[in-house]
Amino acid sequence: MVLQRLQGPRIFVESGKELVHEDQNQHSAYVLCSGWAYSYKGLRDGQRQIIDIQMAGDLLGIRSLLLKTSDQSIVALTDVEVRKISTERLSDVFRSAPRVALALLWAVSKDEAMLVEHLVSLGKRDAAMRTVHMLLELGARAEIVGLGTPEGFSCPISQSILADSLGITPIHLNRVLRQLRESKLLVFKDGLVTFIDRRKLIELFEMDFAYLNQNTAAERL
Amino acid sequence: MVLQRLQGPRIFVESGKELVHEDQNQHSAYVLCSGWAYSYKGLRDGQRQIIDIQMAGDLLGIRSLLLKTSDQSIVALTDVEVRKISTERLSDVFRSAPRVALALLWAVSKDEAMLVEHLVSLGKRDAAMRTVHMLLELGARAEIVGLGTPEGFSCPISQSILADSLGITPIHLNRVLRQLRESKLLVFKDGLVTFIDRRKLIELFEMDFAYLNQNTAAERL
DNA sequence: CGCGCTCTTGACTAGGGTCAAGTGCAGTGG
DNA sequence: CCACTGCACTTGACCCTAGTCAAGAGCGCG
Repeated sequence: MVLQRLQGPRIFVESGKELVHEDQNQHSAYVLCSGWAYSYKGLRDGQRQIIDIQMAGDLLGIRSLLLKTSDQSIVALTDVEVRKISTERLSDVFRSAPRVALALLWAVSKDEAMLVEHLVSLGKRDAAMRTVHMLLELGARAEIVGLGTPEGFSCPISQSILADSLGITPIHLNRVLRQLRESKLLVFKDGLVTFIDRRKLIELFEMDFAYLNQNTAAERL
Repeated sequence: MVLQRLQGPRIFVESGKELVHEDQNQHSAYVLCSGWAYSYKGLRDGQRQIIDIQMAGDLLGIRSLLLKTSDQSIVALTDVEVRKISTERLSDVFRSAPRVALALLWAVSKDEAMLVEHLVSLGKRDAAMRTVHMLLELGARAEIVGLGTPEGFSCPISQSILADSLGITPIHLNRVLRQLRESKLLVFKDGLVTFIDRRKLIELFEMDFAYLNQNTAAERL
C-alpha cells in the first residue's frame, strides 16, 4: 500500500445517493472499500448510458482526475464505504513517490481496457452476447475480490440499470434473461447470478478475460 | 516539450500497414507526427470494432503501455510518420521527471474521455446521430491541429472503416450519408467532409465537445 | 390498504442487417 | 488504346432484432 498518504478518512454513502454529479468540477477520486457503485453519463433527453460498474477494490473517478470536464456522475448502488483520494497535491506526490504515479497510470490503463471491451460489446455483439459477457465479467471480478465463486455471485443490480449499461431496453433485457434461463445457461434472480453451464457460456460466447488482471487497484496502491 | 528524452527517431509507415498487432506483447507507444491511424480490436468471427481514429499530434498505444495484454492493433490509414516512445525505463523517467508522469496520466485520461463519449454513442444514439457526432468530433480535432476549418476537413477514411467505428454496416452508413446529403446538412465525398449547415447539425444532435481540450498531447509533452 | 417499485409478458413497429446486383473508377497488362 | 480486375461506393428488396406501447403480477413500505 504505497498510496496511504493519498487516502482520506472513510466516508459512508447510502444506496442510491450520488457521490459525484456530472456538472460539479470538483475532481475527486475514491477508493471503493465496500459495496457497489456505477458511473453514467446523462443525455439531454433524459436517457443515460452507464459507463461502468464498480465493486470493492475498484477506483472511482480516476478517469476525470486531471480533466477540466468531469462530465460523469457516480452513484452508489448499495450502501457504500469509500475513501477519498486527495488530488490537490498530486504533483507533489508524484515528485516524492514516483511509484504512485506508475500505479495510478496502471490503474487508469486497466480501467480503459475494460472500457474498450465494453465498447466492442456495444458495437459488435447482439443483446444476448452483451448480457452474457457483462455478467461473466462481473462474476470474474467479484471472484477476484472474494465476492463470488465460479458458480455465481451476488449482484445487486436492477435489470433496468444493467440494461442501461448494455445499451438495450429493460424489456428486451428481460426477454434475453428469460431465454438464458430457459436454455439452462444462467439465472439472474433476486440479486443473485447463477452460472448453470459456465463452460458452455464461455465457449458459446468466445470469451476472453485476459484483460482482467489478478491484482486489484487497491492492492497495487 | 518535456518529453524529449522519451522519444526515439522518426519512423515512416505506409498506408495500410500495421504499427502494432493484437498478439504481440511488445508494448510500444508512439507519437503520431503526421498522417492518420486507427486502432481496432478483432473478434474471432472476423469482425472488428474500431476503437478510435487518430491524427497528427495524437498518442498511439498509450492505452496498453503498462498492460500485459495489448490486445489491440494499430493501423496506418495514410502514410504516416511516428516517433517511438521508449517505455523501457519509464519508472526511471518518472523518478527524474515527475511532470512527465503527470502529462502522461493526463494524456491517458483525455484518451479515455473520448472513449467514453464513443461508448455513449454506441449505447444510446441511432445511426444518424452517431455519424454526425463522429464527423463533427473528427472535424473539431482536425481544426485544433490546423487540418480543418469550421466548414469541413479532409478525411481519409473509407466508409467501411467509418462504419466499423460507428458499429453499423457500411451499407447502412451509406444510406445515412445519403440522407444527410439530401437534407443539406453535410457531405462526405472523395475523402472530404463538408459541413453545409454546421449550426443545425450541432443543435439537431445536441453536441457538446467540452471534452476536447485545446491542447494536443504532443504539445503537453 | 394503496402507492410505487421492479419485473414479466404480449402485440405491434421500425431501425438497421442481409442479400444481391450494379456503377464508377484506378491500376495492369495485352 | 482497350479489355479485365479489384475496390469503394450505391441502391433496392426483404427480414429480423430490438424498441414501443400497454397491461398485469409480485412485493416492500408508510
